[in-house]
Amino acid sequence: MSRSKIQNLQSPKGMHDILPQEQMWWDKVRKEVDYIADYYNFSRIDTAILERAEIFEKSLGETTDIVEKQMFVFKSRSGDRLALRPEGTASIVRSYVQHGLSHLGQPLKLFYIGPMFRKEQPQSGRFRQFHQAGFEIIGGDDDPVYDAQLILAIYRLLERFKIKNLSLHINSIGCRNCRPVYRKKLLDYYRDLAPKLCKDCRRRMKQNPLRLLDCKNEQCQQYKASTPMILDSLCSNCNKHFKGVLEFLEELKLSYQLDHHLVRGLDYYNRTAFEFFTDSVAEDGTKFDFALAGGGRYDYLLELFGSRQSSGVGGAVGMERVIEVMRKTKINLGLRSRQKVFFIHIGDVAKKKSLSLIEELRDAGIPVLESLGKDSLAAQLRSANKENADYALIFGQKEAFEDSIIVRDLKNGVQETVPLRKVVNEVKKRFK
RNA sequence: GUGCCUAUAGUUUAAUGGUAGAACUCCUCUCUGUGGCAGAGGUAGCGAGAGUUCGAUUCUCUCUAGGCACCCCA
Repeated sequence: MSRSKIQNLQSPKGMHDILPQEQMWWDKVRKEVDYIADYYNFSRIDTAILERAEIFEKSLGETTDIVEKQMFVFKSRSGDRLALRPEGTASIVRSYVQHGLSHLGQPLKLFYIGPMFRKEQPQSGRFRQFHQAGFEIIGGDDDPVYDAQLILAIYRLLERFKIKNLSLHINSIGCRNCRPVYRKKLLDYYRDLAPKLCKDCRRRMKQNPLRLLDCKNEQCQQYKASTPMILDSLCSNCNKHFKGVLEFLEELKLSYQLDHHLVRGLDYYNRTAFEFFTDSVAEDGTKFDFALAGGGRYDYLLELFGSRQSSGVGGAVGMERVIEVMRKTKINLGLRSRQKVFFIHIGDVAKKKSLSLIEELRDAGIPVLESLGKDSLAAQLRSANKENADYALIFGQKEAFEDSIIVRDLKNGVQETVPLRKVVNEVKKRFK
């Protein structure tokens, strides 16, 4: 169909179809997520893609960018304000509380995989519909060992994608006791500098001072170096917790770098915050300027939803981003194609029997390809070749009459005629 | 939300103020009794709308989508 005809049928901005040719990458990613989840004993949970808008507004924070300008929100006919989920954690915690999942054991390890929606301007590694695979450890106490376990699982997952040069950035953003202290120190530091800062930073000073640390503006960069560090302001509990996390990481020999500019964009985070990057370079020389995964601790989120639990830590992997890195750094998926035969018929008599014959072969566990709609032998062989079949089973007038079939090795062209009742064994023998 | 760039068959692309040429893919035939190669042929395109013009795929504007950056994030 021409483009002009489908003009109005295009997928919406930033939302992409995953076409058959691309599914191999998604299969790979899903497979490794399943593997890691099973390996570390995370149970799968799938939550609704739509939630009441308040779920996100309350938890992520009303003034965060995601809630303020990136959520797809609409009114249902009955007047409910619904939102397409912009991230996974809030829904998981909502579900955890709603269904009393603490009964399943504490802490509970959960994982999910699915689409998220944010109304952003699409660019490299950023889409309006994108997919995350996330891991959460909810309940129990706030032992730093859980933070470390979670980071470990994500680390191993990224390794299984064969992504090289991974780096783990980690920071602690304190709790509701010590963060205000730090915020004040930071503001004190920046107050005199305000006139020299970019206009975004001046806005940040009012709205979300921690984000001052994130600014990439050159002017502002020069002041960042001597910024007070949040780690110096942590209360003793937070400090102890963060040290605990780092000690586990060291014991695991997971390298990390402290990044005291790392602050996360959602209000529900406290203490541990982390992000994974890769320093690999694409074949064309471009760098990957985005986090592959990110996460942190969200103890207050549980309380917010009315849970008696007050501990949670989680992280999510951006699937499109991971796939982009895998593709652009030419990671070999190591696909081993299964051996298969291609069924070919010649003549009406044989054709009539083909479908049921193929059915018998398939019932016997033999993967069969065919192109029954084509009648010419050459055309069918061409299809067989295109599909990369290992053997062709040629069933013609003569074979139909004498209940036999030709088994042709498509690699070397050698073929022999075998009785029909022996063909299953013959093929199975050759598959070994 | 802001800024810059882009838009020609399914894909990659060429040319042009007088409506388009190729490569790859796909389909057919050479070839209902033997595939990959080759030859011949076929399907299919100017993102949408408006304006300027005798005439617009080409120039202008708007919209839509894509890319990049900012913001922010996975």
